[in-house]
Amino acid sequence: MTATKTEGFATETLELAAVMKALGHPARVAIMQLLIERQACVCGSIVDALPLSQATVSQHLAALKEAGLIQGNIDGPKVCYCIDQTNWQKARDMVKQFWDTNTCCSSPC
Amino acid sequence: MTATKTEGFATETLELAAVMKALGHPARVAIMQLLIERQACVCGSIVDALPLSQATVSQHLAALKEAGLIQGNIDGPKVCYCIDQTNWQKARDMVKQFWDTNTCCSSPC
DNA sequence: TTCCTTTATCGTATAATTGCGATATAATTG
DNA sequence: CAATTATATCGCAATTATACGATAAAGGAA
Repeated sequence: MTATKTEGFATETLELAAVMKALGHPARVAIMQLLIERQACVCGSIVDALPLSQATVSQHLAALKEAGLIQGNIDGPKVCYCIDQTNWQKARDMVKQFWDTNTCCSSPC
Repeated sequence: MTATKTEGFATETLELAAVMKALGHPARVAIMQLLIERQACVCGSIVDALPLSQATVSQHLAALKEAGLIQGNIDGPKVCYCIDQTNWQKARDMVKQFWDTNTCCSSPC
């Protein structure tokens, strides 16, 4: 111990948790909001938009890339980031199903 | 340092990240899935359904409660948990807006 | 080539998370 | 009251996350 235990959980559960975890930090949410708004964005502009150092932003970008939510394309000395549409829609579907499978309305306890 | 920096982020960003973080663990996703399916559930049943110890499950329940996503009602010696409908719908709306404000379709990088 | 710009990675310090046994707390039962 | 059941909390160890300065790597410009 003590890393997160994964045995005994459904694949669907693990995948959803992984997406949520990747988005469970203000910097990473802000990066996604920026990429949604601007479609694509060079790393330096992302750094400028966040209240964190270049090194820290680079780490968060790596985390989002590792989770498959964004892509980075090298453009000369710069790197242009954008949303990975395929995985982003996949995540959207998972999240949608999670919230829409609804208990609906009553608070039974 | 080094706790998460919160200054310089929009309230909306912080709130969304907080929800995502609360759901960023397989056990907590599994608990929510269980509560969605069964409407309400006694703590002991949740413990039985997860591959974790009673102490650990209790911690995860406390985290979800702290995030406002669930409520616990004392029922004799037992505690009955259910989803906090108000905050759950609020979270749903935030998430919906996040994913639906869409870049749509093209991968520009 | 040398210098500058841009980004990633390294090293490190600190904090938070995860997990569980042990124990405390509270209600119920006999 | 004593014993049992059900949860929460404590204490601890191990792991992971966060943040940033310093440095490396890679490309473009002079």
